[in-house]
Amino acid sequence: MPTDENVPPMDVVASPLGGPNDALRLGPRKKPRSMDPLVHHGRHFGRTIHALCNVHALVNNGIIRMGERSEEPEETFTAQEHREHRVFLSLLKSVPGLEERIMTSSSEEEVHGIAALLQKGASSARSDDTKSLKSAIIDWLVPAGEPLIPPIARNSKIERGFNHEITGSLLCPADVDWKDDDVKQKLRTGEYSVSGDQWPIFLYASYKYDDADPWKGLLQSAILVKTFKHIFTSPSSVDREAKATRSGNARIHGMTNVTRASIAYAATQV
DNA sequence: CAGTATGTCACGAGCGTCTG
DNA sequence: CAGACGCTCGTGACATACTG
Repeated sequence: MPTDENVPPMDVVASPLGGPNDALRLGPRKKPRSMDPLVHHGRHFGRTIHALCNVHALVNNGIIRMGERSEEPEETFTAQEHREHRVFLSLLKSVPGLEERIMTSSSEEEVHGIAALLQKGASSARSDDTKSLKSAIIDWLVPAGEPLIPPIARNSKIERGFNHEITGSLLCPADVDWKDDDVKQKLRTGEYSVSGDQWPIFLYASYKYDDADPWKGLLQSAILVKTFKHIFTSPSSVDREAKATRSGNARIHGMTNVTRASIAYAATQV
């Protein structure tokens, strides 16, 4: 999947002259706006590393694993703990100066404050993306030029999901048939609840699922790619040459490649 | 309390106009 | 013609109120 080819190196974002902690320094910036750098990094963390995350718990547990539990042998950690620790390390890596600041912070409150700012960033980025995509995605439900029947209001979500013929067919798990009225009815009432290991059909290229080859076309659908571009390059880059005057998210955060979590994030937003 | 809806703001590239 | 200037527009971020 292509990302912005002209992404500049990281130092465009972090102050090139400042020390490692520069990006984390609080207090007034050029213009006194209340945008803490940690919130900024939290936004990118949520989009590319771990979206639905309790940052406070993540940081606390991470500190414990790096501190008092650092002598314990590998096997004492559960698979879940290993996974959580990988996320924690990715977080430290993606926020310049964070590791030093966390490890040297003296009080519980200070760590709590850091986590809260990161959490705020991740949450508000998710909310901003949801809001922005809510309207944009309507244009991607059917091929350009075709009418959407029945039409969907751009500012409402009540008539979407399984309630709508088109969105319902896209959300329908790949291994069941949306055209089956019984299936459709049960999905709508909730009698048939979709489990986490059932991929919706909108993730597949051309919305075609091959029973014999479940990987075929997975995560290659037009709607997923459009959503990814909407979030990471810019809304205007989705179906034309980006003519935006402001940098998109990928550039702002020095993102040069797609991550697994970022694909999952885009899919979740769809 | 977390998520959502809606409006507002700062930023910065593009572009036309003015000035010398 | 170069450079200054100011306006527009697309964008990401933020503030506030609302909702269940």
